[in-house]
Amino acid sequence: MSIKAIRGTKDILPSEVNTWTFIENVARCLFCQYGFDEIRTPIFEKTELFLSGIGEGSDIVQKEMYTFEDPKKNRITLRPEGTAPVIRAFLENHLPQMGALHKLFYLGPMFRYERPQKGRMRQFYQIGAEVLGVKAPLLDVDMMIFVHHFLKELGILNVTLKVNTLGSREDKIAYQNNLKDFLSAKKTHLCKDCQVRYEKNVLRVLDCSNQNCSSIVKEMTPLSEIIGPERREYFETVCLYLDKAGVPYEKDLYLVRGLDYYTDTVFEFLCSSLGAQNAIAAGGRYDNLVQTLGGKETPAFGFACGLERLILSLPEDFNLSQSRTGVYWIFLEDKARQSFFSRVQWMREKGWKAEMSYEDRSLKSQMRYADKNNFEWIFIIGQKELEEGKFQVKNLETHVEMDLREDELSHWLQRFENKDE
RNA sequence: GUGGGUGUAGCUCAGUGGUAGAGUGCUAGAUUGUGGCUCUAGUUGUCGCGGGUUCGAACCCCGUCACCCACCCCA
Repeated sequence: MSIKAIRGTKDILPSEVNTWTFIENVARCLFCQYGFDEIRTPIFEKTELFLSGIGEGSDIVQKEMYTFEDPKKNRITLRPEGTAPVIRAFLENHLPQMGALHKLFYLGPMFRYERPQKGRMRQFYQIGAEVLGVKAPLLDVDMMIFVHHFLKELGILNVTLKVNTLGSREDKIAYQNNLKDFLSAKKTHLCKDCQVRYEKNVLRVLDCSNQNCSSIVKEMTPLSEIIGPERREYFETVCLYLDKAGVPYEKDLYLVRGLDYYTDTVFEFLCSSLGAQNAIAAGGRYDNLVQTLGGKETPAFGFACGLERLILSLPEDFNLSQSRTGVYWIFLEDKARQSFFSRVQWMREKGWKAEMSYEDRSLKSQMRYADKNNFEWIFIIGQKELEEGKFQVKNLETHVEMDLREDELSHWLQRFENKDE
């Protein structure tokens, strides 16, 4: 096979797809409990949406976007994240006029041109949510409670929640300038990467893993301590609610997020079993983005979880138990097939899972197939049964065998109907 | 974009210059009509690709591609 899947993409095979749908179903179910509605946006958008939405200085825009021209020369980008498209859809479809509070969730593939590694793909899947129209500490906390609940539901327990506040946009800009002034004298002592960060995005120097850099940065008062009293109080209330909710967390005064639009509360759930890409879910408040994208000033809070990373973090013993269901019809000769294949369809229309042997193969191999595919029952029809006008029925779980006349079939189905739901 | 590791059967891997291997899977059989466990047999190869060295290369050398891990960044 010479044509292979594109670097950083992968097939989700039948053997793993159950895990995916399981996680998706848990998410949908919880979102419903928390009062969220689903929104689906296109997977590509005009490039400019992401330029103004994510910020031109961000790494995503600088080097990670799949951008191309369509035949009419429009600049198009495969969505690298879900927030900007959701806001675009929110504004374009006049949702602000439909009420003050909007709780939306989405689920689907995102695209970033990065070097693949553990927990990082070029096409990857996110489950995310955005709440528009509310600025309240309790909402911020409710979103973290949601993620905490979601992870717990999936059995992912070895997680750490880190929270911080970035203050208002003005606080952030003022602090960026302070930081630049502060670092300008010590610039030569910073690592090579940080010297680039100094020019491009100073805030990122804060969470540099280089020890030298972090010790330099620690001499400077953290952003969260110089922001206005109103914002500080807001953040303290967030922490208070987290305490009361019993959600364990750590304040990380140097936590900075990579997307430019965040203000005030930001958070990250880290998972210890993930490797280097250990952020399993992250998000925060972005009170200026709606306005940036042409709407009225609207407070907003959002987060996203990486589905591949959720799957990597699933407990070792995670196992979707599949119970046996349905009937596999084994026809041992063509005459049996001709007489009874329509009965298979008849069962399906009554809501049963039913399959049949399409061609003559040994009984043994057909039973293996039925067993491997988790059927609960097999019906065997061969020469003997045709002559005697009945089927042989076997339960693959209990090994019980019995005979069944065709006129008893309806009654038999009724008896076991509930088992197949 | 940078660094390290790995490419051999469908899968997991052994094999360091002399005939291409194991386990697992798959197929069939072990009372010619009864699954899982066991046993037996069969089955699959461009040894990533291209070049070079050699009487001879899966193995050594050069190049290249892919995958994995890490840096960067992010979910």
